Amino acid sequence: MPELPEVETICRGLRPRLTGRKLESVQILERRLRIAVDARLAPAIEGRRITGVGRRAKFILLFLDSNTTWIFHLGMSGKLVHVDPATPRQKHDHIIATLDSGYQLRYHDPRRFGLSVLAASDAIAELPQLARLGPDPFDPRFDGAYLYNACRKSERRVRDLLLDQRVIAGIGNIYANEILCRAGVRPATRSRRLSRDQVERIARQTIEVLREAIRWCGTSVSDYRDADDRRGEFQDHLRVYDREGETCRFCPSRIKRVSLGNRSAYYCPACQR
DNA sequence: CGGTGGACCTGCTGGC
DNA sequence: TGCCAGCAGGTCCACC
Repeated sequence: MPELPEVETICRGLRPRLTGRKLESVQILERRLRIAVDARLAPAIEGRRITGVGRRAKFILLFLDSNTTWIFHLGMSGKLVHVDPATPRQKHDHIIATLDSGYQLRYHDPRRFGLSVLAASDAIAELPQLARLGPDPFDPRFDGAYLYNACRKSERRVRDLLLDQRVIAGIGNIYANEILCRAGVRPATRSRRLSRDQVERIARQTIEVLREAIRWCGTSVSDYRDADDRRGEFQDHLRVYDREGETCRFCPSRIKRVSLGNRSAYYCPACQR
């Protein structure tokens, strides 16, 4: 589900509601996530105060006042919402934290592909899940020259290269397809064969599309919701993703869908060459 | 090392 | 109406 713009939107919603709040109690209702939730997680953070909310790629970081950071990844179907405790509990609510504001933070994840772990705040980057991430798209290290170098070293299709979190961190299948559409490049193109000019366009559009999607509070094609359980609006601006058979917004062609590996790729056969 | 395909889960949709 | 196949926004691991 959530790619960088969705996770950023959630963080922006949580920040003013969580910063400065104390975790009165933490209940783990289901430990079987992608990585089993440590039984010692709740006692380790109960009574601690949240000093800030951050994001790295698709990871949500809740900084606590004990040199501890509480880290979430939402996988495909995760939500992290700030709700009134009277809100009926949902099936697949796996973690519930009650704050000294009286509100609750609830982690909900039907497919359980997400994770929730603790790390020492001064050693977050060493966590196995974070250690191998490449730069975020907004990191000054990410630019056309960086991406061109990565493209030349790989035999993969460019859609798959954009999904590789070690190359760029934060892009998922929706935005990989949208970026390539705007850059005028077909998703199945081998990254090695791209011209410098094409790669420059991809790098520029990466930043542009993600910025725009954040402005629209993310994409809700089905179940993505922000920290207040509201939908995003970028689905109304998608040019190719999930639009198989529909008319291109810029020419009379119909959007095509192909399977690359096990995942769908979408493109306009006329606008993308 | 690099690339690919399947596994991990639940839920929804569309075709018959 | 019911059933089943196929698909879903992510990552990881075994295998070549």
